[in-house]
Amino acid sequence: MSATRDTLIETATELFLEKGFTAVGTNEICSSASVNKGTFYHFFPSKTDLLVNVIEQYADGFAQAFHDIAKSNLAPEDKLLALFDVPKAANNSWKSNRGFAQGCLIGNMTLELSGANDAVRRTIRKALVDWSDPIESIVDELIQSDVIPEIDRNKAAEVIIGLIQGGLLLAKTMNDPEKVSVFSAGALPHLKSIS
Amino acid sequence: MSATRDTLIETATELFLEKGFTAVGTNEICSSASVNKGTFYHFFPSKTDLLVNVIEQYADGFAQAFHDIAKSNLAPEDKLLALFDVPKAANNSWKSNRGFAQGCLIGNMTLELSGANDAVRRTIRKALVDWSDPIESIVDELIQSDVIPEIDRNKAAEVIIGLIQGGLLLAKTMNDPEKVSVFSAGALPHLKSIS
DNA sequence: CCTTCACTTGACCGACCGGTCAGTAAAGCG
DNA sequence: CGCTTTACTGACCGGTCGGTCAAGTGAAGG
Repeated sequence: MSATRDTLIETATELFLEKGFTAVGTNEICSSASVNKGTFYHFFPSKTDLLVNVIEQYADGFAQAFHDIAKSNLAPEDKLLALFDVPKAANNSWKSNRGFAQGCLIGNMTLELSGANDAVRRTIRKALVDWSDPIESIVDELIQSDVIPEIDRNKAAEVIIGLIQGGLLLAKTMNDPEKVSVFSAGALPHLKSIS
Repeated sequence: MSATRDTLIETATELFLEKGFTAVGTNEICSSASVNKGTFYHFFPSKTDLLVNVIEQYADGFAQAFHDIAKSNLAPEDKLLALFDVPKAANNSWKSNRGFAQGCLIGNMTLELSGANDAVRRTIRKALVDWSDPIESIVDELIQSDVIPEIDRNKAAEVIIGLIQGGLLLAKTMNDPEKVSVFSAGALPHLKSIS
């Protein structure tokens, strides 16, 4: 759309990941992005609307990466493992640039705002559905090739997203991006045990 | 210590669980607790200091519950399952009272503040160590009774805490306390697969 | 050359923020 | 009883919050 608009979204993404939504003010976003207050409100009707756009863009990046994995020619077991590499890589590069693990914007905003703001909650729900899509197709492959028993695809995708988010929370707590994948090895046995 | 002080901690716990730390002001805490601003600052030097006390008390409750499970006469496999019931029960009663899942204060504060505030981060780290203690003893029992292979107790406890937190995040996202235990059945196979 | 309009500027708004403080009330104690 | 300590009151502080607005600026289109 606009370079200024993109800059605002990128800058806000970084600040929200670092400090959360409420703790970052519009003044801080504007000065970090070298944009004036009025310009901010030319592009976004409110701070919350900016957040919705930030979440959408952030979630799209992950959805795309998951989709690429699902469509790759890896073995289904390796696709499952590869899912965990996406947030791990993001956290590793973030940490080498800023010195700390970022966690995941979706998880962060869920815990901070999902109880308070409807628009945000809806955006997050949609993001998780978009993530489920490629993950369910990987689960389906695992079922078709008899690696895991016949289980509900949606429920299985939910488990995998939960494992990824749990790993990300550990990573942020311990400030160690490698923790993201403490669950990668256990994911397959975990799925096998679902009835 | 003091009834007023306790009221402030209890009220703040509920508000922080619902809206997060930054989004709740001292005025809101005071009016909800029917306490004056000056009284607040008579008992706590700062809003952050109140949070530290809130986290400590909250974490102690869980640590105590985990400890009780570890010392019970349940079979080790059932102790493992029982761990997941603690946050699930808390979320269920919360939801029936207020209509939404609370998540976990430790997880929430980790994502919101651990990147920003040293005192809070230290308090959270200590809380997780206190949780690890009884969990490690359950893991040890599982190893002694040959249910799972010989693995690092601390690492295994970390996995379990991660599974619980991941489940809590799912529960808050879906607003369904039952999601807390999507990982309970998978926890044992998960531990078996750790090398 | 002139109009148009998306874009940009930065001063400004009222509300609310965390925190302070001078003073009052009551309880503990010699 | 007087004296000290602890609990409590609520008006008040400077500063920051999200958001507004009147006044430009400048390039594209006729």
